[in-house]
Amino acid sequence: MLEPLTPATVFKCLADETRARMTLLITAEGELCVCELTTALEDSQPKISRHLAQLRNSGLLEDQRRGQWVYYRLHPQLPEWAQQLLQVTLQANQTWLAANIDKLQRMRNRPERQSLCG
Amino acid sequence: MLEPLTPATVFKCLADETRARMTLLITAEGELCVCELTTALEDSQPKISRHLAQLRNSGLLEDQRRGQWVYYRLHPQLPEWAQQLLQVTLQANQTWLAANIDKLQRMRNRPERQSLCG
DNA sequence: ACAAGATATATGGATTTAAATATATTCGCC
DNA sequence: GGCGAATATATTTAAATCCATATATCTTGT
Repeated sequence: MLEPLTPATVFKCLADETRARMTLLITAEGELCVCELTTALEDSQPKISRHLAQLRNSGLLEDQRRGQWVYYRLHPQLPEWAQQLLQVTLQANQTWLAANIDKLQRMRNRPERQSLCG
Repeated sequence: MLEPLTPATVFKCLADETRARMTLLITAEGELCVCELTTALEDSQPKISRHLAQLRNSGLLEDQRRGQWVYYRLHPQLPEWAQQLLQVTLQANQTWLAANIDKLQRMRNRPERQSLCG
């Protein structure tokens, strides 16, 4: 999908609970791989993957493969207002996300990563 | 609809182009009546009315009848983060809304109103 | 004050269109 | 071959739209 990032487009991306949670988790954590999101949301891998594809195709997220894992982060060219929008929403809805953050932190065999400096 | 105003709920409300434009126009103007929105969006009255009902039932908008007209504004108890979200989106997307604002300003027989002080 | 007509808004019901989900399968890297 | 991730296809579910009609207010005439 190559359409421009209008307000309606961005809101459509976030209008699904799975996508909203995923995007806010990524906003909070910097980047997450598919298996981490699958664990945090307790959802099937195909379902998570499908929604990620939609966010990627809309230009909200960017993916990067590192070995066997594919990591997703906010797209570096995401317009400033969209970033602010996510930040504001994230800050004000910590409790809504609490359970997902918790699952993430308790996850076992979570792929390591060497800090996000670079 | 009495469900709480979670991120996904709010985004769902704004995920339709008609609703996104209406809500941002109202954010910009303070309040607007149905016929003004119908003119600004060049859409059928039933369609506008239906979408307004959805925004009202979700708790984003509040309505107020004054004579023959029904005015809509942001719900006074709309959470702070949702208000910020609308402001940020509005400020950064003026051109996206320009045509609608223009239609509104050129509207003839537009109902008068005596400033919003009270 | 009452009935009739005009304008503004809301809703009902049928239809179309789009989005979400599940299961199975495929692809890519170690 | 084994694990992580993506996609295909069929199916279900939900949302948007249209047209007709209903309600509410205001106006005018009697």
